Amino acid sequence: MSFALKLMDWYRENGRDLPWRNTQDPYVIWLSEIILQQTRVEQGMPYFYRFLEAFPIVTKFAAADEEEILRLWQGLGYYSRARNMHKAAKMVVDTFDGIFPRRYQDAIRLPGVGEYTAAAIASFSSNEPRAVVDGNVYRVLSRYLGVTEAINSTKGKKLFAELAQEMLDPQHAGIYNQAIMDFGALQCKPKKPLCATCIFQLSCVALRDGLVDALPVKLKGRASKNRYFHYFIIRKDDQLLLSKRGEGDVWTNLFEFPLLESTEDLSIDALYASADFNQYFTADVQIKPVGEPIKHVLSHQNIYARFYVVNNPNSLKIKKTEWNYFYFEKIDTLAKHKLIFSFLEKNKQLISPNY
DNA sequence: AAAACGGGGAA
DNA sequence: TTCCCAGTTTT
Repeated sequence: MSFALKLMDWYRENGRDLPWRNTQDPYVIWLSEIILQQTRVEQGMPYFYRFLEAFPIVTKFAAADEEEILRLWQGLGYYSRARNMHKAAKMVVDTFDGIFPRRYQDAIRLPGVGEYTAAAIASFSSNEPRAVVDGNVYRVLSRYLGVTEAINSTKGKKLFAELAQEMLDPQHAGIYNQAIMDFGALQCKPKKPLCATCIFQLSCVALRDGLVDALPVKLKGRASKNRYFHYFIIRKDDQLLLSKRGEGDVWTNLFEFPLLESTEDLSIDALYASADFNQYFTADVQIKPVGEPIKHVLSHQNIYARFYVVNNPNSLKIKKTEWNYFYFEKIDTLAKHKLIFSFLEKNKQLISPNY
């Protein structure tokens, strides 16, 4: 029996029952697929329900404010996904007449929809024969076929895309795609794959050649950079000064406190003495550390954050357009990144008894 | 061809 | 610590 048929048999017995599998609605599939990009099923699940409830149809999504979408997305990471979803929803309304596209060639035009997601939408919604290539597929195919080409090289990506398309059962594209991803997630796992109970024991090249732990091959990325953030908590009665981050860095359009960044860790005295600090504040300003310093790890940088309470809002010398005061109740509704909302969760009371 | 882009869970 | 997750976009 062929690889595809055995795989689909395995899936009928062992596949997961996931909520987005009970629909052929391309909008609902799109919602789930964007949420699941580089995200574990368990982590994405609550967000899927949250978004489906807030925006049951694409026109509702398109009509929402970006603020509301980012707030719902808060904590999931890779926030460009949320911003692109909003653009995509508007494009569906404007360009596709409000009908969410099912065809690969249409879906891939949407911002945030790449080859994987377009293949998922097309195959799950209408069985269009497009093979998905995600992390699971790379792993399963590299092991089963014994492919040692790096999965994150340009050459490797092209090769695996071709192999995936060859292995696909074009008559059952949707089920096949679900099956190979579940097989990768549940059986052919990254660590300690379940080869002892695997249906492909006799045909898997990696198992035959003792390469299971060596595959897939992946080129190392670059080392993370260290950044040092000094956040200033500036309170005027029951309002705090918040800053909306701009483009070109992490956390685009999310709120945080006014910030000074340094390339090295700074003592509080060094901070007082720095040129940047003296551009922000008058000479008589006093700041006091509040809460614990936080090390926040991103995929490509380590951020060391310290927080300081500023004694008097009038000691702030400058005013940036991205800075605004917000009441405590309003702040709770704004989209903040993890570093900020976890700080607030812990230290609200230290900022003001009223908060 | 690389680098940027989050956050969390598992070993 | 390291790896990697139903990847895409920008440089």
